[in-house]
Amino acid sequence: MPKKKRQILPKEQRRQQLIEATIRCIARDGLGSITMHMVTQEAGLSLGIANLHFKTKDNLLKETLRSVAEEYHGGQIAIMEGHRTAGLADRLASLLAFQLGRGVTQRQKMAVWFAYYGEAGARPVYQKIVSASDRMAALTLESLFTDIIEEGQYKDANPAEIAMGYSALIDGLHLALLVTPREISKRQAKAIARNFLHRAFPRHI
Amino acid sequence: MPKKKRQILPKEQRRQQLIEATIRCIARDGLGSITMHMVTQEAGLSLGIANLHFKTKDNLLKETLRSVAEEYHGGQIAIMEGHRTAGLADRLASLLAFQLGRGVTQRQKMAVWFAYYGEAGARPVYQKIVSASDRMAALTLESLFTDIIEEGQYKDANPAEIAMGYSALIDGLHLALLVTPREISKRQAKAIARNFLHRAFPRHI
DNA sequence: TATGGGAATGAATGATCGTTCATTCTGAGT
DNA sequence: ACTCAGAATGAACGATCATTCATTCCCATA
Repeated sequence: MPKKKRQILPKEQRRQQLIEATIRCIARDGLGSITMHMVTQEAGLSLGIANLHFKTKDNLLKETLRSVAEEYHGGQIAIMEGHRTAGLADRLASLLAFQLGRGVTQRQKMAVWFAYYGEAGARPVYQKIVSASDRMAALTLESLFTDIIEEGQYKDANPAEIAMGYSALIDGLHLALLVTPREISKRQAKAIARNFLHRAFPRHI
Repeated sequence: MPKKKRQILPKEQRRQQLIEATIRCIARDGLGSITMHMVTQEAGLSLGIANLHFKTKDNLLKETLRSVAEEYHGGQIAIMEGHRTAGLADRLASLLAFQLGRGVTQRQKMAVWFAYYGEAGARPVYQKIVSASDRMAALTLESLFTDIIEEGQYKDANPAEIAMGYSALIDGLHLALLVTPREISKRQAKAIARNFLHRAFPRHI
């Protein structure tokens, strides 16, 4: 076994390295049984390093959640706002592909996501971190649906309600993929979500 | 302060008492930071009692999950199978009322539910406990939908897919009610679920 | 009323884990 | 080549917590 050599790297890189190790540890062992020893070992670093870059374990966990939340909601918002050139139907399809695509439905990401949701009821800090980006994503989704309803002349369609329903459905599908992967495939999950959108906006998807 | 008197009670009653205390503690402090001291104190009993009735903390947590899962899925199955006399439309409405009604949407119950889901990715034992009753409930739901599809002559409707979608939607709504209660009311959640069912079975609800 | 089986107690134990900080080591700047 | 600011290390400490078990106490039974 080659002895690993100590290396000095910029702060930002070490922070990212530790956050990624934390994600892997949460996915493998759960948020409840994670230890600093695990995380730093997973990162290939020493115990004390965590104290250097994040003051406490609690802080490391908060920053990890923030990172995952921003990645998810950021990706979502980018699709909805970024491709202003693309048509509404295309944006809808891209959104669905993103939310149930390779990047997001990795066990690792979903496990982290729900590990935090599980503690959110008891830890307002987690709620706060998520709700910041969550609210923004919800508003963007609502605005996309508003445009679609106008373009498609869908009568009696309430964009806020459809957006809440759609978001809930996606969350529920992620949960099913995480907890009972043998009962549902990604293909089925996509079909179900597409069906929901099709019933709401039949002329767009 | 009146000194509490030691009392001897049947095993089953103590077990229930401890499980209920565990549920309250999980809802208040989270599955991650629960201690035996908390639970036994919440139950108004002594530390050692937990070892007497459940061998270990781990076992107490497993039994608590089993209890919550059975209460939820059991209630669901009772509605779908119990009222064989009632019409299909009534059963559908009862199911919805139960799943988003007072009993189930208490913060306490939902918090426990998602606390375990959060750890399920890393703890196969939890998955196993839930999937036992979950699978049964899913099959019963599917069979109800099959009957409704036949009665309503809904063409091209896949009962298994609609059942998975509906279950996911309900889970997602519970999650939203737990994590962002300010963004969604129980009334809205019911409307969203009802809408989903209405689009699938317009002549039944 | 007397008594034994076993339910209930909680101080003590040992293990685990977060955090600290004296020390070592690196590499950019001179 | 030399230097030193500060990045990185990990042994040690103290706090927390699950678990144990010797002891106390209740109450059904006789």
